[in-house]
Amino acid sequence: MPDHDSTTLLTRQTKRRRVDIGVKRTVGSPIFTRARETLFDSMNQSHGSNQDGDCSLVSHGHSGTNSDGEKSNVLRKLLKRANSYEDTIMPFPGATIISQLLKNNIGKNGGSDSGFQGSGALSSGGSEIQAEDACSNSSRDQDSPSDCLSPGPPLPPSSSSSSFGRPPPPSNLNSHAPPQPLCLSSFDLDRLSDEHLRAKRARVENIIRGMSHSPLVRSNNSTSSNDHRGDGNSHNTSSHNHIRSNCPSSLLSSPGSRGGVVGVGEVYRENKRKQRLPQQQHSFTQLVCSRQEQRQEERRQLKLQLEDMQKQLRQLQEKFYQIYDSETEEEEENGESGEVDRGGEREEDGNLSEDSIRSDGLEERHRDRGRHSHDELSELDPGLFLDRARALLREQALLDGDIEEDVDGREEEEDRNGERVMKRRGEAAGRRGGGRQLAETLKQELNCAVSQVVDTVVKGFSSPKQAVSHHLGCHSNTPAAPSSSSNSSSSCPPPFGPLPSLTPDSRFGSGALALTLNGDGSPTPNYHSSNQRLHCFGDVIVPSPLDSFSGLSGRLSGVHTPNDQTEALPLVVRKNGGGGGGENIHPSLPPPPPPPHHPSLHPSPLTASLGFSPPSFRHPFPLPLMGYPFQSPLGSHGGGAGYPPGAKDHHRSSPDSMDMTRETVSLRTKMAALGGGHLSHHHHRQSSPSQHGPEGLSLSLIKSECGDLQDIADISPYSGSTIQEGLSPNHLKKAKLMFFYTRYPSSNMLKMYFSDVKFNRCITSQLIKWFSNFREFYYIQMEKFARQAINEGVTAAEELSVGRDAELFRALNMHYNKANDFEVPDRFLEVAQVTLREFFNAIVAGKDADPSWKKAIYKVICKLDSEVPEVFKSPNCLQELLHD
DNA sequence: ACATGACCTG
DNA sequence: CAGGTCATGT
Repeated sequence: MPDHDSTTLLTRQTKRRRVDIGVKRTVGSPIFTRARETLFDSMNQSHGSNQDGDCSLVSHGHSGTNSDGEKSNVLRKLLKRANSYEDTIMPFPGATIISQLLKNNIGKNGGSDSGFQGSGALSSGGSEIQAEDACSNSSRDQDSPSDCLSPGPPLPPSSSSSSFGRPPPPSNLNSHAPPQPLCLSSFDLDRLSDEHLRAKRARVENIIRGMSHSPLVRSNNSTSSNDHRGDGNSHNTSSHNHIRSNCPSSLLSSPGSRGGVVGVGEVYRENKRKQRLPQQQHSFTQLVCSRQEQRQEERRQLKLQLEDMQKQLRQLQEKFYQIYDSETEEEEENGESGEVDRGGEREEDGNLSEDSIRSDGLEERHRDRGRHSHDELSELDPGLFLDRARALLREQALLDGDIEEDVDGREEEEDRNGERVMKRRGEAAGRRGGGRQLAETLKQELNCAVSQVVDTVVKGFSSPKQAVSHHLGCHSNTPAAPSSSSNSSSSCPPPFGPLPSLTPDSRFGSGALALTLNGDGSPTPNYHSSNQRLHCFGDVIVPSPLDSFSGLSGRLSGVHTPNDQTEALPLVVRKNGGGGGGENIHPSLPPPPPPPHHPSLHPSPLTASLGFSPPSFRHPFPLPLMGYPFQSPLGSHGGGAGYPPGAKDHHRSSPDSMDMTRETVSLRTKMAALGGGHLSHHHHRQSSPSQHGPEGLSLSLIKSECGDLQDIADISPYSGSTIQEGLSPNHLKKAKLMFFYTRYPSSNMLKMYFSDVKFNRCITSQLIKWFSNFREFYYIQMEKFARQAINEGVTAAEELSVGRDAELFRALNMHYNKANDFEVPDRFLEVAQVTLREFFNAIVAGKDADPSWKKAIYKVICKLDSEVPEVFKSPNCLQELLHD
């Protein structure tokens, strides 16, 4: 050996002693190795991984969508649909309801309501188009361009951005940015009121915005959005684009106003198209037929629902009417004059264009007649509904808040909106100070009603959604009939419905070591989230793609293990047999539930009930895909597969999402996410969850299918994308969490639990490498703490215990569960304690003199692996896990 | 040959 | 955490 400094020498020597589990690595020539006598170096802290390094920027900053967003989205779709596709539905209930409501309000308020056009965010597809045009066209407005593009209006008062944490979506901006404070009578007064107004507006805007962000949108484009978000602004912009992209109807015609953005939009479209093509190829005539049928049914149901809701709304409206009617009339007279004054000013806002375009006609009418009856509903465009609704909300907000002060402020707003008429309302409101409470009450009621309606619609929709093809859903989809028979799942399990909750406890048995792992018990982990998001993609009617998928895949893998290994996978097998069955050396640790690995062998009814569908079911055509659960766009969502765009909610929240810096990975992931959705859907559909054929047959099929799947993935860029080709930060995180259960996962296991990844040698080895690194850190810590304990005078291993507050545990938790958003299973603590004691004993016994002294410990530890909860088989598991 | 894990290094 | 090397097992 060359003489290097002693340190290096030591390390080298140390190196020699290989300690493989189960196999004694010849420690090179004993001569060399023996140098290692003092293993202190083994402690090399150098290894201390600095995992901290992981900090990637991938912020999936998708608008945190909330249920509201979804609802709104659905509503939008419905409305849109009314226009474009299914004309048959023309008298769309929803539309009428809203329109009526709005009209009524308008009328009450003085019929000047036309002014509201709120922000494009809400705008329905149709309106958006107009909005776009407006932006581009609104040459007259100096501000208009800025409105479209930039969040903040140039003018000082334009604190719009300030009022909101982030800049509102372009369209919204318009409304916000009061380009110029109205220089009406009292300038100062205006300013004061202005602030209040802004605050209120901000609130309203937020609400609207929230509504505007629909999960679907996210899911669709989320991936791409991430990619695009280069600039800080992109956040809003991207969301906006998404919306547009979703609605084919809205041609992204935003030529002038948003330079770069436009390009982005186009990109999205392209992606969409690409995605579609493959789907279409796969589409089956059957599906088409069933789809249509479903649509009709869906329509009916929706209609019914809407009607109900309509009734409710009407009642509310009635109240509203009664209350304000008298006032409004009076106000109108007064207001009229005011309106005229401001007429010119309204242009200031870019929004004007939008509103003016679509609503002008209506508004004018309203103005003329003052407030009118709701009769005109028919005239309203569906696109307007949302705007109107928004306006209504805003109005209400205003009312409830500072009716008094706002008179001026309102005027401003109205002007911005381009509706002078609105003024009246403001005035009226001002007068009504007394009625404030009433207004509040009404507001609340209305909100509730609206939300209810939305919910109802969503619910109705949700089921259909699954069935609905991506195209349909996005574009003109007819609502898939909720009942649609085709999807057993679709109709019944409301996606939103309560999931079989896997509470952390259930998942990971807290108390008993042995039991903990059985967590599988929770049958179908909640895939709901994934489902919800996914439907958008699915072209075909897909009930719940991921759920079944993920669940199935896991099981399948277990069952078909041999089969599954198509290409590279087969590599690792070692662990299965040994680990699972292994007799536990340590009595203290009950043997982990062995069942997992070969579930297929013992297909129990239970499994079926749980939702495992035998592979056989799925394999109808798209089978190949089935092998891999596609990562939901969300995915990684947290999840799962890369946080795919969709899931973004979590992503943001979870610190880890940012971990990976490698863009390549993330990009790939994203790409995958985009493509991924549809295929999975296809499968799903076919696989009826409940029914099951003979499993035996399926095995071979599955195997072949898996192979096909991979092939397909390779071949078709888009379809292939469904399965991620790379590992995302989420996967890493997931792997770390899995480490709490298994220190020595087999390649098969990895394949099962990372079913959303397209496995190949690289991936497999990378995953294995990850775990290898995890182990490395784990053992280093163990040795370190064991020695530390010895140094501290601990004499008996029994004195060592690893609790959640132990230094050792904290170190480990910090490494594998940095965010500490995962409840580490007790089992892990047990294992850690055993490990620590093993090290302690070994060191105390002087075994560390043996180069391969760790080998024995490894052997022991590798048998302590426990089954990883089923939840981890879900591509979205991260989200699900972390949510809890 | 291939696959895997430990160990080391950057 | 990725790469590389080494040793080992199949």
